[in-house]
Amino acid sequence: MPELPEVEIVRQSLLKNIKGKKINKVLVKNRNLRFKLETSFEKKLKSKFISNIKRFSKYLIIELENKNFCVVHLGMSGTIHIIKYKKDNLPTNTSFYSSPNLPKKHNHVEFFFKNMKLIYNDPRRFGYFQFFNNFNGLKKKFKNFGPEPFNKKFNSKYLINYFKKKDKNIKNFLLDQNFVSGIGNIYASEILYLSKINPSLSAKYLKKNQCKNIVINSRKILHNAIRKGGSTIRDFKNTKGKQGNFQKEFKVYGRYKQNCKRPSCMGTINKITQSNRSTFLCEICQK
DNA sequence: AAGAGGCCCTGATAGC
DNA sequence: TGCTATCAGGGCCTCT
Repeated sequence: MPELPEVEIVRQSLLKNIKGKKINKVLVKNRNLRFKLETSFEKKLKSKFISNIKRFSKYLIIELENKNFCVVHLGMSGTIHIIKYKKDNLPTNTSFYSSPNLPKKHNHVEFFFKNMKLIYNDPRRFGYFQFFNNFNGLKKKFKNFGPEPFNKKFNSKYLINYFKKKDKNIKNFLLDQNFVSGIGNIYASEILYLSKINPSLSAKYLKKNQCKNIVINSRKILHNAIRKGGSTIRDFKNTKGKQGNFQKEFKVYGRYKQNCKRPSCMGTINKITQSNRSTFLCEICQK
């Protein structure tokens, strides 16, 4: 579900809410996430202060005191919710990603703080938590990951070099986390649409200019998504409880059989399958 | 060794 | 109404 921008938005929200707070207690209701949660997990986090919340790619990194780290991956359906307690009132509910109200089912992990609790909900359980007691462990986890699109290393030279002698379509490269980190199935389609590149094109045939466009448009799209997500999150908090999901407006993703959004184009959006995942494109614009 | 596909899991929706 | 099939935004693992 969540790609880099969505995880970044969760990070920003967590930063405001739980940075500097002490985890009084951890309650695991279901250990069977993507990777089984170790039985010592609760003990390792209990009584720890949260010093910072960072992010790499689609992963949240909760920094704890003494160089301890808790990595959270939301998988496809993971959401994080904060319940704030008010002394004289009912708890108020703040949800950080995609669901306006706290779901009743699949609340697998809870962190308790003084005046609030954090809840990890994940129906499909593709997400997971991972604890590291030093920085090296964390570094090792991400050592094979490609640069994020925002990274200077992600430039046209890098792309051209990487694509040499590789026979894989460009869409699958954008999903390949070893090549670039943080892009998922939605933004891959969006980036290629904006770049006017056909997703099925074997990457080795990309011209320098096309590589440049991919770099520029990856950054543009992810930045925009973060900006928009940020503002809807604020709206959502203000409207509490009201249906205030992310208003995601995609140019191609999910727009099968609808008109191409380019004013000059008479094309219709098509949906194809690449490595068992759907790709949306305009075959007129994306040659 | 690169690349394709299966699979982990639940829920929503479509079609009969 | 209830069944079955299909699909979903991730990524690890296996096989060729």
